[in-house]
Amino acid sequence: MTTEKRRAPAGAAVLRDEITTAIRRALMQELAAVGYGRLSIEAVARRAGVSKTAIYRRWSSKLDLVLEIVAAAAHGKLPALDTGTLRGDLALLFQAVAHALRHPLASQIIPDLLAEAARNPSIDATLRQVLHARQQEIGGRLVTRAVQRGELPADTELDAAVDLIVGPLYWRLAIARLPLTDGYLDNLVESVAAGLGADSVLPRPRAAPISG
Amino acid sequence: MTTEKRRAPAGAAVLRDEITTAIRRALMQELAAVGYGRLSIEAVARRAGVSKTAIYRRWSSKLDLVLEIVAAAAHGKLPALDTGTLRGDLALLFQAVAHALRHPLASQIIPDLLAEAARNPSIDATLRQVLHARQQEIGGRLVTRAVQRGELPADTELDAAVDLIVGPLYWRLAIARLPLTDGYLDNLVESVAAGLGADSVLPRPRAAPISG
DNA sequence: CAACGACGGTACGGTTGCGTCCCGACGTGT
DNA sequence: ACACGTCGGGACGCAACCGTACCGTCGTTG
Repeated sequence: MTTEKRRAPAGAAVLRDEITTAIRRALMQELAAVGYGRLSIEAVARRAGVSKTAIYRRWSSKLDLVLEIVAAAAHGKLPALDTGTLRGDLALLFQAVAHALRHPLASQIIPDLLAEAARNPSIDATLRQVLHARQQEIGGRLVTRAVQRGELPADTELDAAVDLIVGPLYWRLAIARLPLTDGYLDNLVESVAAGLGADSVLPRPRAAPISG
Repeated sequence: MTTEKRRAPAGAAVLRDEITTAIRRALMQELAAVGYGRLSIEAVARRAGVSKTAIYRRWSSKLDLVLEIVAAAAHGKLPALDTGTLRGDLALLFQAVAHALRHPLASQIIPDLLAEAARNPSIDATLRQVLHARQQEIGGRLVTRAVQRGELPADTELDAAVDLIVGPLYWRLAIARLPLTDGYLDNLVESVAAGLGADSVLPRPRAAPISG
């Protein structure tokens, strides 16, 4: 038995949270600034004002670092989404997505990592857990409830529905990077609801031409 | 006048097209394999089986190389899109997009460059010219004709329409990277048509705006 | 209060890529 | 046939980064 009982690390010999936090923040900024491809540990350390060793003590590799931090950052923050109507749920979801993608860091990091996922299985797996799975879950609940209420046809395919719900807004905010004009989200709610096959008996408020 | 009349380069002293082509192909493959961030001229040269000098003689920098080649690759190939109905145009467009994004190279390069565009103004400008502008043009024609036929409301906003048309399919193929199941594109045509406000049978008279 | 033990920082060799320079090879035009 | 002039290739100096080893420092615990 080489490992006798040892004193637990204490005092100066314990990881300082402030350093860990600084590394996390620096990583996000570097990731946004240069992307995963060009990301270097040295640059993260420089930006965080710490040494490389401080990073290597906490994470074994660049991939490890990114995976852990990204997964942590993507946790929490799932809206309740139970407004009682399909359109209400969509509106809430779109606002949450729009709010999240407004953060410059998020809007640069997410597309970058999604592109990287196409060639890095670890990143792909992590993103599928924290992003796609969550979308499927949220979208699933949203669609299921709408079906139960009779707002959507019973044979709605979840996959296709998620594409229709997430695609347009993601495209606009993260890819095309165009601004959200007034009423855009409201129109989108209507368009997506109609696209999903929502009952057109319900009133469809169309964006009225702004008359001053 | 230092530049007197000189013999034009001839014989061995002229750029060989085969080399240029090999570089182009190697660039695409490298771009797909490692992304723009990690792209190195050396790797391109290695893969193409040429020397670095061969590349530097043709392009002044890595950015130059990527911009020129990507712009060239994105030219051509715009479908006629004049089937006479909104749904027909959509179906044709979707098939073209799906076909293009099926190429493994394209489906890796395009998201990568789009992410890179968020931090590189030159790439951003180029992509806007060759991708977004073209989408606006195609989408514009498609929507305009549908409006003229009475299939879409006259106040359709082009921007939002393009998001709705391009977003879902791009999301599925390039981001989520899920397969196209049987009938997916057909369903998508219906969904998008409905989302744009197309009536299922007859051109819809404009709904009265409901204040809200 | 003194020993402990991981802390953060610096220094190091190795690797990779950049951009340039020089070289012999080569095909055309005079 | 020869001169021309760029070709492709290899080598070079320079810079950045990786991952590790070693160093003195520091707060807690017995």
